[in-house]
Amino acid sequence: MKIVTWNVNSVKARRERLLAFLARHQPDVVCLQELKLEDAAFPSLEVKAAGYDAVTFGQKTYNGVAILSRLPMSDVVRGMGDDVDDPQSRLIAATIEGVRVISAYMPNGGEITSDKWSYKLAWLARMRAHLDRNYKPETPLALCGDWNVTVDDKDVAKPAEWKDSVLCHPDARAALEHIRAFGLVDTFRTHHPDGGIWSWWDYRMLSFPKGDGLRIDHIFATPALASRSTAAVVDRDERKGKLPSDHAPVMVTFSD
DNA sequence: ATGGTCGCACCGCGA
Repeated sequence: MKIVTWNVNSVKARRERLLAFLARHQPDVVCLQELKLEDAAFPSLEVKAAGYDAVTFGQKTYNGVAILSRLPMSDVVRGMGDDVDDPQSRLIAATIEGVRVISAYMPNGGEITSDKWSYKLAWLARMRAHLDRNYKPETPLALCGDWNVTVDDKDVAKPAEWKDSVLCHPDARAALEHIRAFGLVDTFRTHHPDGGIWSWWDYRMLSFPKGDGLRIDHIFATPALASRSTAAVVDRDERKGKLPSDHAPVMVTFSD
């Protein structure tokens, strides 16, 4: 099973690229983030013609997540399912061939001094509570998405320049570690222990040609699933050419 | 070359 996570930064803007990506890689499961459209506007027919069912949790203008799958999906759940009244569509889950797949768009956090920063930390804490409430570490589970957090400085091309950012802040990394401590493995890092591979480059400041990248898109899995991972890659071609997303797809392959 | 981006929606916000 080949699982992809990709922040497409608008499905409408990335429609052609998304369809070409599916045709080129033929992944089994694709977790999408930042759809930036409502469910009714999702191009389900075109995605179906490419061979994929889609479940979506959209929102007008901002956020929005989806899971595409060539294999049947069941037990679809949208949102965190806690007692927080949160209008932001950031989480969707489905079961595919016995694997619980979650597509998550973790909050960016704006500036350290902003309300968005406290929302980010609270959201990450809610994510851990959501795992505790709904799953066991023994469950084959993949938590995929744009985490908006680097694991450590091996995920940062220029650590000194990003040291105080919301993507690298110690509190954000601690929140990520707390989620990981549920019992998750960073499946990409398993295959690239030295780091140095990025998934996101800011549109601004010529970040991509300068190589100023970070790895903030992750596929974390419970050991029952992580032990089956055989390869992990980033498709940097998706950050090139016409109308690229600022994120490149992260792909991890699991044996049957 | 000493700056420099997108997407959405229509003004400035979010990233």
